[in-house]
Amino acid sequence: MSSNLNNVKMTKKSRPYHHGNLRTALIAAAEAVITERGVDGFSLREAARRAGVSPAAPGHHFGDARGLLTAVATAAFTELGDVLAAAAAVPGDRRPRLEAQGAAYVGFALAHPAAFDLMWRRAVVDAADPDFVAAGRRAFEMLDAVVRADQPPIADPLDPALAPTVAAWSLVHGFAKLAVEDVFGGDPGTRQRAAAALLPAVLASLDI
Amino acid sequence: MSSNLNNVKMTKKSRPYHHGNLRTALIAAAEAVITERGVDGFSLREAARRAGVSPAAPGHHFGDARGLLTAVATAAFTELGDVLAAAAAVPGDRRPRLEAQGAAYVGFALAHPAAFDLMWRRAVVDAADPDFVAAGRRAFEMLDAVVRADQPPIADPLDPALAPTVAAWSLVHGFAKLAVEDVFGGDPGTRQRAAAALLPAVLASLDI
DNA sequence: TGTACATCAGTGAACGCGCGTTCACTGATGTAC
DNA sequence: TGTACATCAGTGAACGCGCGTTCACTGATGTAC
Repeated sequence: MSSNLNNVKMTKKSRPYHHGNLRTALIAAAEAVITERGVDGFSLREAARRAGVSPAAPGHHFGDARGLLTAVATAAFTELGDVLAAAAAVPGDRRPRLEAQGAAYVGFALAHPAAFDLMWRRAVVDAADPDFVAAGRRAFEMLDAVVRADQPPIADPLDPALAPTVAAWSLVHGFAKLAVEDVFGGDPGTRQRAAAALLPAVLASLDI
Repeated sequence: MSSNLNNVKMTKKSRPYHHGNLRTALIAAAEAVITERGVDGFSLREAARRAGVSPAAPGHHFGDARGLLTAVATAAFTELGDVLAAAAAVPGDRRPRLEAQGAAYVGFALAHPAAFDLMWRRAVVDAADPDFVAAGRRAFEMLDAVVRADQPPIADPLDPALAPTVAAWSLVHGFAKLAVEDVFGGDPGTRQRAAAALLPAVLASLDI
């Protein structure tokens, strides 16, 4: 008992001067802020508050607010790359993999609407950040490897040979954006189910 | 000469107490602000400044900042509806019309990137505003009339019978978003030309 | 093993900023009679 | 045609706000010897 009380006191007063994991904790806090308040509702101070740290602390890890949001967006691209990679490994040949990736892309957007929004907000994120660029490129390459059946990669995204990949990407991206932006209406739960139900028919119209 | 000077003085001092066209002028000023600074850089005060009016004046016409931005977005949807209607009247039958609409959709986005961004920013616009809803619905119906060859309209956007329209919309919307967000890289001029060059191949992969 | 010291990761108070909106007001317009 | 008055469209000063960032600082860590 008294040791319990001691523990409580310990944890209360023993908050160490050094956080130990602040970088990770701030990214998680920032994700929570944009999830609750949207990307427009984000503030560095609020993220610091949630991480239990002074408003100047994030500066040591991320430079400024843009740096923190860029790290969040990079993490999101990394996770998107992961789910696309998992979908690419689905049993069957090219077409079922393609459809699994489409479902994964839209599923990611619906599961993490705020992060999905942030990923494309060039005004708010440092789109030249090398980690950000690398994570984005990797996600694209996951898609491209399935669409173009492991032909050698092409650097210029506007190369005509990439048209099938761009078409697939545009289709799932547009569908995801419209679903996330609530254009199809309904509350989030039903929207998600309705989008999932409609997606196969939409993907079926893609002739690549 | 002296009458010229008089005129200058007149125009300087004769700014009438009542603007006469403030509503229209504020919408134009707001468009200019988001075009220069992006949607995130918008401020009501700046729009008022550009319209040459006190910061409280917009309130009389639009209620608040959201009201003004909603009016801008509504005007943009109306113009998008117009260009889609014009594309629907192109000579030939269904397929060339569909492709003309795709080009019109992407062309609109590239010509008015800030407005195109704003149209989908639910956090910033009053998506329940009746005029906004009506303008958006009309644009959708323009597309749907071509895709579904003038079959009777369907109210629920997630009705399976609408899958072809949703697919076409998703494809051009996704392509436009990616192009506007600069994902394809390059400076605005070359991007626009490159996107225009790639679009036909992308549209060709749509089997509806 | 101990000590000195550089470096790192944090504090918290303070700054200046531009913003949206409110407020009491005033000048112009248009309508009733 | 003239007058009174309600209504409308604007002014501009003031408010309070939360923000990002800076600043001088301090406590903890780790490394050299």
